Amino acid sequence: MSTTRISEIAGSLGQEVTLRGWLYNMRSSKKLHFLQIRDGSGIIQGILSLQDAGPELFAAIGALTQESAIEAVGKVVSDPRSPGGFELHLKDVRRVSPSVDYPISPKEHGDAFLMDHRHLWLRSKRQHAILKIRHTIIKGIRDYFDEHGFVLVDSPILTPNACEGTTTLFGTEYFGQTAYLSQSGQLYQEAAAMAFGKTYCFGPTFRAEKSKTRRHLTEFWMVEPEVAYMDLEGDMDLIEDFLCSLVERVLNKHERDLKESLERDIEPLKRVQKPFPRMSYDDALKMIVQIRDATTDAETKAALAIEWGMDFGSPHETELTKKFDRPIMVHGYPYEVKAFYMKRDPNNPKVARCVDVLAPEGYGEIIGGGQREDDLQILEAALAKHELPKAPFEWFLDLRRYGSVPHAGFGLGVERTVAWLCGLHHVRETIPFARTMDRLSP
RNA sequence: UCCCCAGUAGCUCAGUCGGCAGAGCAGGUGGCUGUUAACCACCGGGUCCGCGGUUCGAGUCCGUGCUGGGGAGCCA
Repeated sequence: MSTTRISEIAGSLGQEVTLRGWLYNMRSSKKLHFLQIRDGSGIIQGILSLQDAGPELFAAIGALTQESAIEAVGKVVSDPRSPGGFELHLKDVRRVSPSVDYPISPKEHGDAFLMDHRHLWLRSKRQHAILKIRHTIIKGIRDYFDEHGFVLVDSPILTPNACEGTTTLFGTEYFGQTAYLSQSGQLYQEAAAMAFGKTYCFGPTFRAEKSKTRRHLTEFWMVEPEVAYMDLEGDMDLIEDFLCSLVERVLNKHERDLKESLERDIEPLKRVQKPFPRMSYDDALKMIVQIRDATTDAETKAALAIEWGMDFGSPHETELTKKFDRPIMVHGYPYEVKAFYMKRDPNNPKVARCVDVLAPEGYGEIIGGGQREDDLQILEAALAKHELPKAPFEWFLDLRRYGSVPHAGFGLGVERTVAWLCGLHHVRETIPFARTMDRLSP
């Protein structure tokens, strides 16, 4: 028996089709049943009258419960009264298997309850829209780099040491020694870029920080491109072009999902066009000080306290991005607060040739990147300054011993990007099964 | 690690000054021929997060613990 997918139902207008799916919801009166049927590709309304069905079938269908697996046979008709424009005049509905006391009702639920039932929550319209957009973003990322001459060179997930030596890592037993789950594939991409010129890795990343905020997950996906013979300016050009292509792709493919399922205002997304504002840390700092001086709210004033040499915190970034209608690129942070591999600016040794991209509408940092230190002596000094052992980084230093060239790259957080484009409050909805400090299941 | 908020029916929540435990939804029964989170009537449903304290009396006040949420730091 051939099955029709709801997403392709328009092609079967006027014909009798068989759908295989689940009962999403049902409304009934004495002589009419309205079944909302979903099959994973979409939702369609099926209608059945007592007159057409006869009392036996009519009663059997009336007894179906939410999320029962069903096989429905009916004629596809166009009807403006039906959500979606099409509906199915049902001839027969067979129950494939029952669903008793389905926990997620069509009414509202709390976040914790829904996260406990994440395996079922995935069936809802809103989660469908989000995860389909996530899929588009992931495909968009791969297509962009594949079409621009990059080679996919995956970095390992099990690593022997702290890549950056800063954040907290998950450790695991590894045949008598300790291995750590990767917090970044970047160091390995530097080796890959010296071999292939332009490379990227794309995979899960792990951070054991006790961060309980709407922007943090302990397991998240990151894409990390790296390019040989590219400097900071080239890096920013790449970032700009790449982000614009992602936004455009999502707008083209998901305008309805964004507007209808997610109630996302897409006007701010349409403004994401080149060029993005580029500003130095110094200029950003001046703006923050101006904002701080102009504010009358004592709490905001205190949160914005800063002086040269300090890294920006979330409150600083949030206030800064409010002044712009597109992503901004802040470059040249103080050398001391950045990771050891960042290139020290030869013209201004107090700053690093790095860049952070801050998304608009309060979504904050979605990209961190920059030019890498290609000078052996400066890199050795940086390792010492950060009190990192030299031995585990010998292979990394080799890259500076055998044909070192300027190179740059960045890391984009997929979940923060999905949250931004979908206009979500929390990143936990942007990944099928979120891992946070307090959640390891389902 | 620190700061703030919350925990009452399967779910979302209300509960006044400390005085009989409540509503909507979900579930069950009945009604309704175009419903849009359908609607109407009736019914069943409680370890008020745990422990201790104050009180004639605690969902309510105090202490403490646990769990969840938000934020800081850190970061994508």
